[in-house]
Amino acid sequence: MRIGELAREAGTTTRTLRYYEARGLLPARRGENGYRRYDEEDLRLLRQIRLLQDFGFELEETRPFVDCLRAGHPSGDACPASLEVYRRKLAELDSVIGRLQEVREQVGAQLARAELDATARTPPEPRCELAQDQGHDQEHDQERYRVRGEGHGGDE
Amino acid sequence: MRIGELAREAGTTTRTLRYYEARGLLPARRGENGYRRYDEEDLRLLRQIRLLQDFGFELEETRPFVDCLRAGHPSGDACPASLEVYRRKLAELDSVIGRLQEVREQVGAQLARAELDATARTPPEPRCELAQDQGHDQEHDQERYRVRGEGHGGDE
DNA sequence: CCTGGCGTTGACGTCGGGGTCAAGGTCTAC
DNA sequence: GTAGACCTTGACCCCGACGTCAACGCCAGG
Repeated sequence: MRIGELAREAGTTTRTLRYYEARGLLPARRGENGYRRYDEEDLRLLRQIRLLQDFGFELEETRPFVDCLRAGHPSGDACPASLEVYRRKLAELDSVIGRLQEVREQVGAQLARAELDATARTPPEPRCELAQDQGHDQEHDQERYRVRGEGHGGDE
Repeated sequence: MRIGELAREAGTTTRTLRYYEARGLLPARRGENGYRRYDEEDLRLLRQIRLLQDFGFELEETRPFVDCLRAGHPSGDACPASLEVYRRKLAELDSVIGRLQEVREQVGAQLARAELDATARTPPEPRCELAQDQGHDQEHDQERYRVRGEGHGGDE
């Protein structure tokens, strides 16, 4: 199997596969013409990677699972290192979800207060046309989400 | 007030203030020597920005609040545009939290299953020393969090 | 006068996960 | 023998919110 076929098979792109190879995550054998050659085993490894990526794991975090499969285990999470990653990820998820819920409450409270203030200043008359429609596309905000921890710079 | 003092006052850095100015978010008057000069009003605007940033708002999302304050309103969320941002953010938070909770459940289920498999393969004897401690630092994973939406590329 | 601590602009680096060329080699079918 | 579908490497581009230089100006104290 060559790179294009593997990419199609796994629902990803050739660029991505070369990227994984550059990271040492999914190295490929080469044919006589220099083309990358993959087999079914590689497809399994790749599927494992994509599954974890879809969960939001970083690439490096998928490495123990890939190593585990390559070591001959039937599933990528049969090794202790993989379980460790699961546990760390769970803790991280709990932490992040918790923080987001706090933020959600705070923002919700701000909104409620601000709306109250607004109706308080706008007596009975329903005549508030201060701001016009800015023409936002509503489908767009599905991009990425960040939570501010600390910056990643050197010393602070 | 000069840039260093304002930064200290608001708990941020001069680089950040110059960045905000470059984005047109917090422009500064200049003294005769070319130094930026700020007043108490700027400090208020800056505090508003930082508050929202701490909530995870993107810089552009703070603009309506800043404009609102600058328009003379007592609080940055007194304007309809700000309320809109609050509402969009709430919806976004709910969506993200929901997805993260789904992921959390899936990962939790995977972990539980994998742990079961492991104890099943390790009969009564507690002798499993396959993988050694890799020496991870545990304080480290507080960096950023991502949720995979779709890539931002052109067409798909 | 010199040092040190402020300030200035501009440019490049960071992080992750790739997208998107460009210039060429290989293979297959017609 | 040639089109066109595949493959190769290398290089630059993207996003957001800054960090981190470099190379200089301004100003106060000793």
